[in-house]
Amino acid sequence: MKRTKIAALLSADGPREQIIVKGWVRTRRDAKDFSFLEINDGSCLANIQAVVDADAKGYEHIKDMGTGASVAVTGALIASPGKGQAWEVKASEVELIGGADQDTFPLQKKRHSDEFLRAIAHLRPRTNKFGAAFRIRSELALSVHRFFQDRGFFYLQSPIITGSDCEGAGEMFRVTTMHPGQPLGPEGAKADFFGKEANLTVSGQLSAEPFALALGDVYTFGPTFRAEPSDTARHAAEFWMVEPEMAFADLTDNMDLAEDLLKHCIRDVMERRAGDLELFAKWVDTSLMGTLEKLVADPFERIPYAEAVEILRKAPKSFEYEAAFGKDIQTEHERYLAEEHFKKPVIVYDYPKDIKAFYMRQNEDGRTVAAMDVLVPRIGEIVGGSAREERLDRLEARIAEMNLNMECYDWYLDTRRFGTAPHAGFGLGFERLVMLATGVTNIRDVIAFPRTYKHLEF
RNA sequence: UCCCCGGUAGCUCAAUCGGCAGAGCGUCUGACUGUUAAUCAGAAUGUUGGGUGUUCGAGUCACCCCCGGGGAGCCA
Repeated sequence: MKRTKIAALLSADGPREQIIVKGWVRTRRDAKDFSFLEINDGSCLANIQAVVDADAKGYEHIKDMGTGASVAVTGALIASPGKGQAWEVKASEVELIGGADQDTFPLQKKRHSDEFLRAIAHLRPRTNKFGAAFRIRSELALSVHRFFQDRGFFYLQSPIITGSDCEGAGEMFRVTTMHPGQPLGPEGAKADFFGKEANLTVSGQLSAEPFALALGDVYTFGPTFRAEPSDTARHAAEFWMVEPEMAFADLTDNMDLAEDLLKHCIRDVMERRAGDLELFAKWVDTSLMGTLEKLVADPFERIPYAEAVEILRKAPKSFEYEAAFGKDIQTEHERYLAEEHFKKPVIVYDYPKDIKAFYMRQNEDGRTVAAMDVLVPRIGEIVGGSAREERLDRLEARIAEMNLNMECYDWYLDTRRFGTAPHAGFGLGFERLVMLATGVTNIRDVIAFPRTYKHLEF
């Protein structure tokens, strides 16, 4: 007989004579002649309670079915005579599949600190919180795909290994088959696997642009790598990014898309993983549901960078860094705008060209580019994007002005030489979306096995 | 890389002025109960992160190192 998942059993509309449940024991309560087993199989947050009488087959092993042990319970699904649950399993047989020594099994039937659980990342998905977090993460990933599929976007798999050192979005990880001691540098690179320097991608954008200018609307969704020595709760060396790119689109289309995407994903999680979300609303961030409901219901604020700077300069609050036109908006500024001033997501657009990338479309004022960042409460920047400079002469001029190597971009410039078209896109940090949806404040707690500066465990 | 905080039992933490290392939870044993993080009684559990120094005496003070957390910078 096949096992039935607990999520299905708990939503049953009637009793069933014969079922089998397989999962991990969360806790056991013994009476004189019978025991209660709380079993979780990961299919949902809730456990199912099994009642095992002393005459059930296999009861002699009940003492070994402690917290963490894996078991199979065969029996009938019945309406529970006890309070606290609608359904329970009246066991006719229990089987110990894998024991868990109670003296050494690290998870206890009580709350643990996030710090402790990070040290046992291979076991933490067995906790309520991390089980819920990773079910929500899965739901969000599917939600991203549904969103784009519904809008006629094509899913592009952009390369992970790049030979271009021109992506310009941050420090890169070197990819090599050279052994320690073999020469690196330009000479060594010729003898390396690709015959040139290779790196892990920091962005799929340069791949996505040519495909947008062919398939119309595309998006990438995959791993991204940054070798920045960032040591914060919001950065990882390996993370996932969603990067849509639209042909015949401008900055307003781009802002609309970003706002719609965020709202769609949050709405999906609220509808489809309500049970898991409740855990976070109750234990992690009591204001979570209010934040999410507001995010879904209200239009995001949209303000030009210059206006944002004015708001910051007039703010009844002193910042460590002074806000001024031409300077980057600092983390403290982002948080002030999203958390205190507007109290909702804010899209800041039209940034000074000197603090933004070469490919962003130059505005007619001569000093700003059509860039936009979406700032959300608690997390700060979650989306960064722009209209792309589609005019060949303007783009070349900008590359020259910024002292970049024109040769690097030759193939990229071809897209502007032949049938160029206005286009726009952005990058959404996927982990930050998971953090937004759950209220989790550390990126390491929404990644299965996080890779961060000076940390590569598991 | 910089600033701040921390490291004591399996986990979360306490330990007064430098003076016998503790509690709760968990675990184990027993009792009891259609129980709900069950309850009651009892038991076991320590290189106080590592090192050096000061002192009659260091968990506590000084210095160095290691590890963890928070914040900043960089960014998604």
